[in-house]
Amino acid sequence: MPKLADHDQRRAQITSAARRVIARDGLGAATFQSVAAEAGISVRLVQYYFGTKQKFLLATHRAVVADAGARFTERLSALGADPTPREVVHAILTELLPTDAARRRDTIVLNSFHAAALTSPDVTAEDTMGAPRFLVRTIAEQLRRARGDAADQRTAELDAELMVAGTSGLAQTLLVDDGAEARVGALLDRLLDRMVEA
Amino acid sequence: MPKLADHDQRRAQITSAARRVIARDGLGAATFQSVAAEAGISVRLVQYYFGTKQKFLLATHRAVVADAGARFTERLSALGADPTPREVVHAILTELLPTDAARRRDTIVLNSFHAAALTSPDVTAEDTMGAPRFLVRTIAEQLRRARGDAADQRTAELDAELMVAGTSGLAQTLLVDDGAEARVGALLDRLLDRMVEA
DNA sequence: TCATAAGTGATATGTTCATACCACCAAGAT
DNA sequence: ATCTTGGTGGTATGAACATATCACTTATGA
Repeated sequence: MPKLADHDQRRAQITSAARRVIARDGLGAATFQSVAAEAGISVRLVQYYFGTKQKFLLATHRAVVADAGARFTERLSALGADPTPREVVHAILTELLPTDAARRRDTIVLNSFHAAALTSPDVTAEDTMGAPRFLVRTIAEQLRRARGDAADQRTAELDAELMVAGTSGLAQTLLVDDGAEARVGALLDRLLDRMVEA
Repeated sequence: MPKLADHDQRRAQITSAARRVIARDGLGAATFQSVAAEAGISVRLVQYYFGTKQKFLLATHRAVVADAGARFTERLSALGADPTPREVVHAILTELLPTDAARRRDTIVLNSFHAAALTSPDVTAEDTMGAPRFLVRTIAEQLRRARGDAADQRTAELDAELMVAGTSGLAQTLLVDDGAEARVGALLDRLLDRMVEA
């Protein structure tokens, strides 16, 4: 067969352009035309690689989730041997926060998809809740490790869910409130102080 | 001058239709045409009362915020005389949660606007952060009341911000995860247990 | 070498939308 | 009574969009 063109690389190039457009101008501004212009290619190419717009947007969403997942595993493996429960939880929660430009972009993009999923059956609850549920389980496990045998299973799970919810809420604040950046370190420390021990 | 037609009532009728459309089909589905159809009036009327689409959407946003504010004051005044700090904070936080159909609709609508505001300069940070900041201040005040003179001002403020962020995060979960409704009572109680006392 | 199909471009089509424009009605003022 | 203006409806216009179609190019395999 003819030609070469690495499909995966092409698709990544296009979804990256889409992510920039969505983060800058919103999900509604992500049209075939705007994304093609951002990527420096023709409209036809975007269609060629993704077909319909719905499939294209879903692929973009998956790309963001995959990147976030990769960052998580990298972050956790960088913790070194024998991390304390608090170190593990701290690593997980800070990874949820938009602390640099790339993470900020991805947070905005995921936020846009999350809002869109509420009013469209194209995205299932598993798409939006799968990752959070995994995080809650992981954190609950660390809490039980920190609290020892006296720990109540159910309570650890509730606390973990509260911590993820709180950090997600902080992420929203960081997106809007410029002054929040200075507070976020103290806020996270305080949350860990209150929550990690029994 | 001729005719009567209560403008405020008409505007409320139209923004109510817009809120239903946005909650059901998303912000992008809120067009002059869809809103006019939902309200049972002509497209021309929506234009007549609101002018451009931007002004129309801003008016819809303001209507949601005004309703939420009214619910807050009503809820707080229904607490009776001499409520405990925990009662006050509990009332504020439960009011943030989508616990019935109307609140769920408004939560989705506010969420849509919040996401849109991130990528458009039409909505200022004050529009989205004004209310949360007021809630944080109010809760911090209650925390100081609960903790007595030993309370650290700064810490109470941090804790209040964490509580609002956590509850907002829980609200997001409730919108997506059907099973969360059964947990939310225990989650809020646990959050108050952990946070209200020093 | 040349036929084939992947890859790429330009453009057409039909729809939906925001907004503008034109016409009409109804009621209060004169 | 009729003029005048707020209120209402229908429709036109031009832009943006998703999608489809036609045409061209190029590398590979026979």
